Amino acid sequence: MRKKLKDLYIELLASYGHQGWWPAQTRYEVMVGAILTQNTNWKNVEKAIAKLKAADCLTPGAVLGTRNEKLERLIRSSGFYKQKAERLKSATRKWLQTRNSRLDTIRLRNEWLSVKGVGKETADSILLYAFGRPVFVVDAYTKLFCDHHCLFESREYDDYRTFFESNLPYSVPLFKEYHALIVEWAKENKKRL
DNA sequence: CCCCAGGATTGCT
DNA sequence: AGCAATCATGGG
Repeated sequence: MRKKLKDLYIELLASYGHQGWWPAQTRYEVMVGAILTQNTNWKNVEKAIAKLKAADCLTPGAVLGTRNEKLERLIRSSGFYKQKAERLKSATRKWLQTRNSRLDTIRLRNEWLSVKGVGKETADSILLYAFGRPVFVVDAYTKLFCDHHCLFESREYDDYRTFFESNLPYSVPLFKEYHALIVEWAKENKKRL
């Protein structure tokens, strides 16, 4: 199975090319994007991030110092803006506590899972793409991908995560690229699935 | 007009 | 444990 997962990765990379995730200028911007993209088209998130940046509001201090009303206005295009303004602040507080933390990955993951508004996928996206921790990010597309290739089946998020983590070389760049490629694969094939 | 997007929480059974 | 309702904008 290890070989098959790696072979599929090579095929995806050949088909779609290097995705270069996560697109952001700073690690904090990755975290912000991870919150804003929850159940939302990335295009709408880009608009919100551009507005935050234009308002000079894309740093932890600026976000925490901005009233929700204004924050909501800036991120409006990303949808669920009331919740997300609140979640942005909660996550930012955790960010300030953990951004230079030397906690092991399991403990760091639990720290993030304790934040209201941060579920497993969001936590793992932050861990992998902002902290560079070796965690495989699972989403609905990952499950479709496994099902389509008859790789693995479960309902539990962590079963899928463990499946990838234990059947691939333990490499952060690989995990980053693989998840991005699966998303790209799903978009290309969404009509046929 | 309906459906979906790089989800998470809450409440009910 | 599983499932539906809820949150909300912008595009197809």
